[in-house]
Amino acid sequence: MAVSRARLATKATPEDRNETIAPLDLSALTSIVGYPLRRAQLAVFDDFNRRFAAIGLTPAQYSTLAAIGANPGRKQSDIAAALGIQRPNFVAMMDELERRGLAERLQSEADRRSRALALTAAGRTLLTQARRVQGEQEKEIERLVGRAGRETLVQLLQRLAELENRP
Amino acid sequence: MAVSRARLATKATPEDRNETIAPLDLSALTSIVGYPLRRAQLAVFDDFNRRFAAIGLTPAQYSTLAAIGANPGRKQSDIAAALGIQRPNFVAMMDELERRGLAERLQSEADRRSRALALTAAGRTLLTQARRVQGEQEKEIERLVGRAGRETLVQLLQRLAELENRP
DNA sequence: TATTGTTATACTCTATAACTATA
DNA sequence: TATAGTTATAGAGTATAACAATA
Repeated sequence: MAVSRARLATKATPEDRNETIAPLDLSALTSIVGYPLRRAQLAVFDDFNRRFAAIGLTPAQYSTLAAIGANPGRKQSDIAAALGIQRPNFVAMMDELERRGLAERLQSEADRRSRALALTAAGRTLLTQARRVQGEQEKEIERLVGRAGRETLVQLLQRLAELENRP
Repeated sequence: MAVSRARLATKATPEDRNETIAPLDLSALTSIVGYPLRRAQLAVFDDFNRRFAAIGLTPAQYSTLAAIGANPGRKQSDIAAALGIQRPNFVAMMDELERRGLAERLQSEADRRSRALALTAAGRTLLTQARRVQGEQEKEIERLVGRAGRETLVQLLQRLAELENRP
């Protein structure tokens, strides 16, 4: 019943031919923060994308929905700035969320130039669902680094992000 | 002598007019790993780019030089794979490093299809210099998260990167 | 037949300048 | 004169298909 992994593989790998693939020495890179930071970020985002493929949300879309949900009525440029997204690039983001009926740009009474962002009922429902999916990723991360490790990680990363304020 | 910061600014900010800018609530995002991970990665790479502007190396170029330097004679596709770079995209990378006289593609005796990569003398010199610049970034990171914090961070990030092996 | 390096290409992200309507 | 949203656009980075040379 069970088929060997080698037989399932479409191509013969060096391992299949009993050839040794000498691993590269990347110790000069893995010991500094930047390299594993980038690799970890890519891995977590890839994992996120796999988990959110069915629900159809990118990391940027998830963070946008979460930001609007927690700060309804704030103007578009404030949400964009808080997320570190350039205003011009945030237009297409909102176009898409609005097209899908998840968020809306309301008329601001105070200043007719600006748009007050808010989630629709569908957007709030999807955000609730998305939080559950995200929670599963967080649990998987806890399995990898431990409960305390996850919290330490968040703290250290938040402090690292302060580098951006030091030009 | 000293000019006030407000006078140096080109544009009047809300602070200049004593307007309060209510900060957004992003606690739902900052408490999960993915968000600060991405922000920290961007901050560290931006800092890297500022430090390496004079020397003219991107993070990807630095990691490529380091990988070739520690593994001379390895074929192009092995170096690319180890760095997580697609083979087609690595061609332009090597073209540029070769054009600048930092690395070279040598004829492999064993297999005439493959190219054995190596650093030139100039490449080794630049890599030595680059390591010093990178070391300064690492010290700045230690100032932010502490000596033990930096090491903990590297360990946690390396374990996080294992997510990539779990489809 | 499979692998190595390569070309071509497309798609996503990101950054900047400039327009419009409002203030 | 400045700001909010927008348009247009250009540059990275990344992913895939296909080809020639070689195994």
